[in-house]
Amino acid sequence: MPPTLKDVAQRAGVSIKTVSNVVNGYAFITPATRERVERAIAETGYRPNLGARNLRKGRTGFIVLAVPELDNPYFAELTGLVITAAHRRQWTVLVEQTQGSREREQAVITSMGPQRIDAAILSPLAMEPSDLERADPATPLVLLGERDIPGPADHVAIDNVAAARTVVEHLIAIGRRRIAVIGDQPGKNGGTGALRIAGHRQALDAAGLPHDPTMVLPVENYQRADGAAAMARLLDLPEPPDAVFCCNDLLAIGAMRTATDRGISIPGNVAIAGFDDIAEGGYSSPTLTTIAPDKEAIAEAAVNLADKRVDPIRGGRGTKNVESEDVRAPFALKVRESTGGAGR
Amino acid sequence: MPPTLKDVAQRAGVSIKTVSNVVNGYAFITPATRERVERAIAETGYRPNLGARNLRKGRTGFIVLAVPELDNPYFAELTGLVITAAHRRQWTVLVEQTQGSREREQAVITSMGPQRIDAAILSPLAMEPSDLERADPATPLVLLGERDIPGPADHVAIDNVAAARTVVEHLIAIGRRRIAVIGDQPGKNGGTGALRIAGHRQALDAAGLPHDPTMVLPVENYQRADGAAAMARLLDLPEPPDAVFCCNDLLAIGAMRTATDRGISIPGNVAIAGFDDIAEGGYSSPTLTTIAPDKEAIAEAAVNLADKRVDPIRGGRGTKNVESEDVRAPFALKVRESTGGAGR
DNA sequence: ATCGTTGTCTACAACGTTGTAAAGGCGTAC
DNA sequence: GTACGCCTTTACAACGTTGTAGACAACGAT
Repeated sequence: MPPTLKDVAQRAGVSIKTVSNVVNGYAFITPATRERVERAIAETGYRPNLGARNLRKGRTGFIVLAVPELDNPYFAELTGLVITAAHRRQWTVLVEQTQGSREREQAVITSMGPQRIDAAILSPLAMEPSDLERADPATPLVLLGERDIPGPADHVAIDNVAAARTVVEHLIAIGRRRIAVIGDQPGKNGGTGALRIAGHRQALDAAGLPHDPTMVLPVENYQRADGAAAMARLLDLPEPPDAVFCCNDLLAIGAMRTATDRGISIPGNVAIAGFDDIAEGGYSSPTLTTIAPDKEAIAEAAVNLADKRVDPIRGGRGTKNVESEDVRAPFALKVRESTGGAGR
Repeated sequence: MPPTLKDVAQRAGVSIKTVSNVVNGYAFITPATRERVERAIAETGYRPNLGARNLRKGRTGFIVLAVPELDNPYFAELTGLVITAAHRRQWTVLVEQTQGSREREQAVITSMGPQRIDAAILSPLAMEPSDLERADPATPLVLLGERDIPGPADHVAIDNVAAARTVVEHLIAIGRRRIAVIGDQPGKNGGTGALRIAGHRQALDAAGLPHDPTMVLPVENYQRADGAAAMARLLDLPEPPDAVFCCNDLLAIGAMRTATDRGISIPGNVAIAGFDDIAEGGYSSPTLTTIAPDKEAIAEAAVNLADKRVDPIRGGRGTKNVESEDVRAPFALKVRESTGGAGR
């Protein structure tokens, strides 16, 4: 049985509360007492029982981070950064995987199973705006990725439309004219995919290029296999594209694989660009041009927002002010071999 | 403020304990009472406060999973599986990243920061056997990956030596004779790397091939960049290898990249094999031959062992029986293009 | 009618912590 | 010498839950 305040108090010959005061850095304690207590703490190996502390304080010290799945390197990397950022603020992260299921996303915002948490950071995939209304208003919610979801949730995202436009402008700049896009998700409107496709469209329009619906490829998921399959369809067209913008890096990796399999040269015959800047793209053959969202900034902002919302006053748990915040994280275009850039 | 047992009790006109009994499925309750309580629960939206429950029960319901870092897809995938397995047993996983630092690994086994947890699953990298002695004996510990670490910890791993031998035998079977290995970690003896290198040696010996120390390449870490650098050194040798076994897939990806950069054909000039079966290797160019550990089995076994060790009797937290267990998970060789296998 | 027995429910204490309020010690000013 | 104030420490209650032990009714058996 681990030592408690009581054990330490006994050993130091003081009251429980005094030990508590020492532990919590209360100001008015004589050096002599403090020293005695600290020695007793060291001797017993005491460490506070966070469960009890949080019960008393009405906070749990946990935030939940819900991502579609850790298999996706983008989310894996992001999760790592969120954990690190949360640690700096003395928070512990519970990682949930929603598998992109609307049901599981809902479970997260309607108070996370039976678990009590102080805040939730959710990267929604399937969620519809209406789901948000059912969210537990007492638990601050931070949504990752833009969606036109009104309501009491904060948002952190890069400007997806602008970022997508930037990549496609780059493809145009290197002389491509038939620029396809992989990653449409019919049925899911307002999602990240839709924004990136809008960016593609904007760039084409700005350059006066025609907009060909057969160049907009829908996919079931954003996995390598989906990209590979979509690319196959593109290459089977009578007039295949000379560039492909994939809505994420995994799709691009799959697309590149299909091209390579068919002996199509990248970027010679077709240039390919992705989105997310996962580490994999820095070592693929060819290396992958991509949009690099500032993941660190995203993680930091998400945790920061959650932090700000958690009201430290007992009983007043909940969103601090009604105004919800939108944070725009920066992004950068990384030109690599797949669009004619330098090696590594 | 969320509703508590008290609120429900008041509404249902029964005692707090009766509500508790209903919630916990206590047997002797009249249908009428049960129905009344259940309605009150539904009306108030009551959900148990796990913090309080666990305080009372002396268990937290948390297990910590400590991996070097989530950037590494192997650990990301494994983490996902552990989370899923833990969920099935009503456990919540706290994910920690040790960054391969001995200090942080120690922090995990000596009771996880200030956090109380019921068990720990650790994937050690830097840890030395002596560190284990300082582990909190009350917290069951499951180590992932074999190391000759005696003591009260359970182990889950595949047979690394046999697996490595299997890959290298495969390289020999396709006619290679100068088979290098990337992934030695001088200084870290007993680690996973050492075992895989031993497997390499065994295969060479069994085939009567000479053992050339210049063909055993040390690396700082197991990242893509390390593999790339090591491969460069190999290709600079007067007599470069005709095959390279990399101790993990990331190293192999890096190695392949270097070879491709130099116009060396894979597997024509040099065959390359990895270890871990990360998804990336199924889409790289060429696709990567690798050892596929049964990650699901590993995750399941790890959670299962932790589960078994947690003594449900209050105050008796701790390892249930002194005998520590060793679980061997299965593995399989996946032959792909990088050693002359079929495409995908 | 009385006595157990069985089934159903409840009062109380405890888990380890912290907020509140107040008690005690000591020095200073009158 | 008394009153006051300050600094330091403490007792107590409370957070929401469950284990223990016992209360209370209803019932059948004696």
